[in-house]
Amino acid sequence: MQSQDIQQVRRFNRLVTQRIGALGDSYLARGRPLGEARLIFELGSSGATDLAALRQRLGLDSGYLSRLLRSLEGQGVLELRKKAEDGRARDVVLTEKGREEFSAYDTLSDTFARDLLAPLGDAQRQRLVAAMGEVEQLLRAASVTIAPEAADSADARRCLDAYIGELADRFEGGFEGGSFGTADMTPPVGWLLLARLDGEAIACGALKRLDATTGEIKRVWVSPTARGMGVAGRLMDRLEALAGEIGCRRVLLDTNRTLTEAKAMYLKRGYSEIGRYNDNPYADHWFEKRL
Amino acid sequence: MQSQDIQQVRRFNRLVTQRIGALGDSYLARGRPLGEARLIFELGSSGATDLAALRQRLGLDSGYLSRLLRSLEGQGVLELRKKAEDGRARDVVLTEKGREEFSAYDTLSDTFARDLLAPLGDAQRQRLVAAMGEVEQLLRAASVTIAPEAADSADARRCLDAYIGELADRFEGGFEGGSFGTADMTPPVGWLLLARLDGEAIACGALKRLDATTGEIKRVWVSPTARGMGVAGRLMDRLEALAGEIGCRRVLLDTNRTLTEAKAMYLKRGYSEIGRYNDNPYADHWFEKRL
DNA sequence: TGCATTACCTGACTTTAGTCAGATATTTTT
DNA sequence: AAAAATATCTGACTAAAGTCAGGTAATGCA
Repeated sequence: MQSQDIQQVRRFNRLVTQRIGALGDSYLARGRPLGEARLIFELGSSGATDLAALRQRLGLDSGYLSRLLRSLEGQGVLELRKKAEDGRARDVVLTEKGREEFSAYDTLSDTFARDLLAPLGDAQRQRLVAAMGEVEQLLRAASVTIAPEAADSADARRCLDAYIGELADRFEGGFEGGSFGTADMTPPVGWLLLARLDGEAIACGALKRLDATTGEIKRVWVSPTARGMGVAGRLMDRLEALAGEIGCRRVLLDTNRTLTEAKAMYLKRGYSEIGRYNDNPYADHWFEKRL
Repeated sequence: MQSQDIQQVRRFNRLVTQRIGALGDSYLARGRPLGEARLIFELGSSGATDLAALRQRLGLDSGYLSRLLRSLEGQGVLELRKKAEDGRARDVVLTEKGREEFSAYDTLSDTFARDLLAPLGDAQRQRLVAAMGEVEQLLRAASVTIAPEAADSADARRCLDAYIGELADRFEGGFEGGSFGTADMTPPVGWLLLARLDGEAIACGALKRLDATTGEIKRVWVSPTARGMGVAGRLMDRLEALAGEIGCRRVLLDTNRTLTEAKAMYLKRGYSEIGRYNDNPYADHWFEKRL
């Protein structure tokens, strides 16, 4: 990483917090404490929620939230209602007045964005919008975390099932594998890595030990919403690193002929095509990489 | 302006305040109230300042600032000294300890930036840094304001003198015009527009009435530090609009052969070359645009 | 010289944001 | 049915941030 990259990021951070952060806050508070404004904004964007979820999302203390809600309830902005299933818990909903407040915030956000772009000509505006899109996408990509996960966790299940669903859609003859067993993704036989974006599981990939010096990479899948962010590449990096750590000197993998992007990626990453090494009926190509 | 542009700006604002604004603040406070941290940061970046300037820059109440300074002085972070010229006013300087604190913030900023980039691969990192640079430059461009200015104000003088200095450098035979008189940039004969970025004058341009339906655009200059931001184009827009407002149906302008970028811009903006319309000894090309 | 102005300081507030230890009511578990 | 666990609320705090009305000393001006 170059020092001028760091400097660029710092300049960016400084300018952007100054121009957008600071201004945006006061702009959007509308004479109301920021805490209250944040709450209304959150409720307006997400509809009804139970308090626990709200507390979690905004990172608020339970006592503090309770008081904020009481105050906003008093202002007629929102309503609290007991949940039917659980008499202890409550749901919050914006009232009509609350929805109006929210849409005022919404309009202000629009105005703020519009004023930001207004001084620029068409060409500059387009460049700015495009660059913002790029920064946004890459900042998102940068906050993806990858970590080992138990293969039987709910998130792991969700990813693996989505993967199977996609195989069934894409393979010419469908896919009849059912659900994967967790055994060969559980140490010390195998490992499952899960990628998360803001807590949500968006990708997975597994490594299985074939023998003392050989690993096999399997079930690399990225959620359609997270594609184009380089997550697959980072997963492969981590899986290969993991293979190295457990003593592998080479990794193998197979793929179906319909998964052309996957094949291209393997070649780009230094895998070379080899002969059939397993009896996977869905595999058409087999690859190897020396570590 | 397209509605999807606005949406992109809003998504960008949201993500960036979340990822950079919020995190950055707590990251940089170092267990110190944010107000104090901001003060140290400001002093570290700008060196010694008098209180009035500091108050203005940070937007603080005089009483509040006074207390903040007292507290930091007590911690040995800064010193207040009476000004020699004015016994009422004071200057603030960081002590050695203060400078150390500042450089700790500096290191933290670096770390923060580094951590942001760390998860990305080379290609993605380069794209992100490039896009950040683009956003930064264009946000800066977007905050340039253009307004009429008295031709004899200090800022106007500075711009016009810089313009003359540049002409003297670039014209093959030098430039012997001395300083411009303010008469033909003063209404109702003429007008001077000044462009500012964060309060600093960075560009100027003048319009002079030649007759009832003819205006002349003169002295369009952009500070070298502000070039490439499209300021010249925006100045021309405003000058032409102004010409329209005062009843002009065409605008004229002349230029020297060494100012090739200017000539290219005039052609691109719809000016067409005409014969000599004045006796300016430094002019080699004459242009006209119908409004 | 004396009066208005200025630059900053002090004291006495308020609001916002947040923490924490129980209290209360309602499930869930045993 | 009693005990344990939950979900939220209440009361009693604290720190930070900010406001405002004078107060004091130095300066500028008539």
